[in-house]
Amino acid sequence: MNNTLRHGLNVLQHLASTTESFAVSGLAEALSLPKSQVHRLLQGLVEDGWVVQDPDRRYRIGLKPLELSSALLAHLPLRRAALPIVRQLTIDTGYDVILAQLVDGAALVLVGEYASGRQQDPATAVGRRLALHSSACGQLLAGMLPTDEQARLLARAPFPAYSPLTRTTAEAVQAAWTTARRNGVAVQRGENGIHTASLAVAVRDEAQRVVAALGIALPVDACDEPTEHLLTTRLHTAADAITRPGAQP
Amino acid sequence: MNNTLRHGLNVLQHLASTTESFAVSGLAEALSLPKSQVHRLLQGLVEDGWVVQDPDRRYRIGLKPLELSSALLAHLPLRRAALPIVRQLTIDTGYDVILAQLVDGAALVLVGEYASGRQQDPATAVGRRLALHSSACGQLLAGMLPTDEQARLLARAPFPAYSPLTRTTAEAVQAAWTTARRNGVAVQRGENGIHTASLAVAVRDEAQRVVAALGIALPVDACDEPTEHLLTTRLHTAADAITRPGAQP
DNA sequence: GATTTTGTTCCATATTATGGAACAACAGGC
DNA sequence: GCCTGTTGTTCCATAATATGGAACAAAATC
Repeated sequence: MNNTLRHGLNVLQHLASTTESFAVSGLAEALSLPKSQVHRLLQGLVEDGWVVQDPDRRYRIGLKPLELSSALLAHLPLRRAALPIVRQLTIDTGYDVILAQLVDGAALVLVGEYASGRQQDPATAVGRRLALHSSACGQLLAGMLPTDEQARLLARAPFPAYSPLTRTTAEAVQAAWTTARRNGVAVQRGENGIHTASLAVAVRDEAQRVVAALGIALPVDACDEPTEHLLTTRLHTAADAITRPGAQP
Repeated sequence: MNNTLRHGLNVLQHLASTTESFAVSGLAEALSLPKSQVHRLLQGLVEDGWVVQDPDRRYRIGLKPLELSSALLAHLPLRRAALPIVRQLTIDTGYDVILAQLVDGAALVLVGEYASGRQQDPATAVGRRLALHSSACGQLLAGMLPTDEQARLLARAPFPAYSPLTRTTAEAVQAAWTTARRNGVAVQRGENGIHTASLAVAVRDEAQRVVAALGIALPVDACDEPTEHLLTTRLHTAADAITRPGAQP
């Protein structure tokens, strides 16, 4: 039921999933829908500004979807609470800091602050999904899940490799998750990209349930033992501050 | 044609237009659709994670739309070119800097960098729409339009007042637009909110067409004559740098 | 506990989405 | 320049499904 809406949103999602522009045929095949239908959906979406078509007739996602996210971001209580703390942590450490939440099988970035002078990393921008098997935030969030949930997620193995160090087997990934839960911190060195290490700790609500992960990214070379300890402490402090935001009840 | 998709997207847009949650009845009335239809649309949207319903049964926009915008933002060439420059300008001046583009009758914020220590202003966050009659970016972008377009936009008068100083009549708004075009810079003091002033200049492409506005916001008290001149110069320099991004052709 | 408001379900009807096929506009190869 | 495979767009009969009134259920309000 409500097929048109679902198909239309799938089209939007597909267009947004990559920075490339799409041809009608390609979309139709990807969504396994007839060309004519995809074409009609695109027509409607273009009319309302959700999709734009390039001069070469290919389709790209438009600017309309942006407006959806702004209101959403402004409202999220978790984001509002975390924003100043994440920002401060970025300033204090000089590294990129993100806050991510578990959303159907991935760690969705809700807040991202990037160290001054650095170009913003598109891979960890707000709204991006981080893999549960390779990112520190993902490993931490997955590690805090009940075991049956973990098993369900591990059934997706083998996992895609983003670097030669990426854990791809169910066993290796489960080991990382278990370590993260035991230590209260997830540490990843070069698993997402060969030059980047990252750490993540849990952010909890008043009932001590894990609601998000607070992560920090740094060059692998900078990630020695003392730095790791220092950053872990800072992350825990910051995560606690997010849970209890200032003086308000 | 393609009614369901349009209505569904309208629902999403309405949910995103404010931070409040919505009741079915309210949405139905706002969209002038029968309750049953809105309810069915919401059901489908909830199923796919586009909308979430609170424990009190009211509906809010979900996290799915976020993913749309991230890919979109990562791709925009204008944003990629402007991001480091906007950031640098924020650091140099200590004020909030934004880049906005004209999108069907409003200035859509594409880049927003906020001065350290300040809470991010939700009104100027990325994805928000700024009014053409009250914001500096809006006044500048509108001022650069052909006169027939301006006339069409002025027909919307009277304009909503965001402060006692907001221009609400067509004449007053047109005067601001004309001034912006003549001076090459739009200046606004307290028209958007009583405590904030802002300036904006045009960002042009290689063909010298206006593609966006680069704006800066500061407290009205800080906006004296010399500051205004200094910031205008800086804005122009930065806008030129966006047009010619570094060494690449 | 009565009454209004609001959320959800049901169902007959007709609107409208559907997808195959035909047509048009390209692009590349010879 | 002509041919050929590919891709974008339009058409149309058919059937599926969105539609919206009304009935029902659940809260909220008094």
